Amino acid sequence: MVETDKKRELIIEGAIKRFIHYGINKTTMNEIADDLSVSKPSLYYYFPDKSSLVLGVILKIFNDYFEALEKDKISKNTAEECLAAFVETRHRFFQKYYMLHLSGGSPDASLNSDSLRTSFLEMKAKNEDFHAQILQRAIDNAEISPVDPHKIAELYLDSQAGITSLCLLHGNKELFPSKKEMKSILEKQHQLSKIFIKGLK
Amino acid sequence: MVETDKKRELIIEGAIKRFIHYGINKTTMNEIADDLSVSKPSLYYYFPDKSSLVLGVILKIFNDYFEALEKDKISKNTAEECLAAFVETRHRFFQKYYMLHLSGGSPDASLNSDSLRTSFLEMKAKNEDFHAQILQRAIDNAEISPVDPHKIAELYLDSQAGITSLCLLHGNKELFPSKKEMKSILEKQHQLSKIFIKGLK
DNA sequence: TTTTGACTGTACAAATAAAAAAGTCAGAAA
DNA sequence: TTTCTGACTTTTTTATTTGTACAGTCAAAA
Repeated sequence: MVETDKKRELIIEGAIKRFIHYGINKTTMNEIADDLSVSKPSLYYYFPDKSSLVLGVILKIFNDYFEALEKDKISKNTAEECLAAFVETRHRFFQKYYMLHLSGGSPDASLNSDSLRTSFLEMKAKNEDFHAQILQRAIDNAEISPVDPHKIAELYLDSQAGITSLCLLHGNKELFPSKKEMKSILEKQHQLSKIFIKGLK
Repeated sequence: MVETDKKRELIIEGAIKRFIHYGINKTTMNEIADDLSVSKPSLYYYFPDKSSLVLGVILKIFNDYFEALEKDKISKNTAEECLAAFVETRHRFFQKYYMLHLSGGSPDASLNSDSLRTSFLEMKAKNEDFHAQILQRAIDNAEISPVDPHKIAELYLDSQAGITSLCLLHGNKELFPSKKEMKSILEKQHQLSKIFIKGLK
């Protein structure tokens, strides 16, 4: 059984490599199988369908993401520093996994299985929790005035995500956002973050 | 010649009525003509093509919008009050002209004439100017700390627009956003506005 | 228990046909 | 001379078909 889990991990890692370059929808199960030098039915032995594999991929990525946030949380003291570190971490993951379209609703447009959407909402909630924790800590330390941490975390993340989606919308609709756009997004997010946390004091 | 301008206005108003209900792309020149009980070639006598008519419509709407902002600007003293009034005004126009998709890039998806895009950028710049003026006034009154008003106005408007586009993205992709979503957008924009301006103090 | 070659049905994309709408023009009405 | 129209052509959009690539299955082998 532990062998099976190893194999599953291997398949997930193989899938991620393809997904990063070509996106989820343009990667076929055959390609993933070929990369790993196994047959397609082998994949289906470990994952009942493509959605399950995608779900495995997404769960792994978000796991890594939340681990990174946890490290940021431990290493930073003030909310301002911490949120800045979060912005960097989010940006790193956003850049790396851009092709999967993990921000903004469903992954890679069409892939609309129900369990996927549910997991996405869970991830979003967990992300809000993380940010709310930072706000709560800041309230306890009297770094900011008391507010409803969850509500404000949601507002904060919405405005941050909004900047991303706006920049992408505006940018010349290439497959991949340019270095310049990426830099602009990061800068604006930092700027907004600073003003936002100051506004909570 | 003044008669001609009157007629042009009449056509624009007729077009707006259709556009509001059915959107720009799903409104035909024939329908607009029939509404006004004239023939299609009459329309083309006053506007060389559909894009020109759409441009006329957009120019009129933004004219009204900027007039409303001007009134807000005069009637409010603090930047906080003024920006709150701007949020309300923007929301009113957004709601009324939602079907034209005037926020977020090009109007009604496809309509991509060059002059339209140019006008849009001009409107966006003028909107930023308006907001920058408010910030400048607030700086002069020592209501907020000195910053680059244009840069901050851009950031402010991006985050505000981002909230809108995010809410619409999330919401059940109906043709029209629900009352609930609309209310949520307005609330978040007010909340963010308040925090933002406080963060600039 | 794990893996495979060979298969099927479906869903998406390319191609084509049909419909609708934009845009034009010669000439009539004011 | 300016404003308007019915009848027309051209372009764009939408609907329908066809072809193909891919997800998913199965009997059998390792």
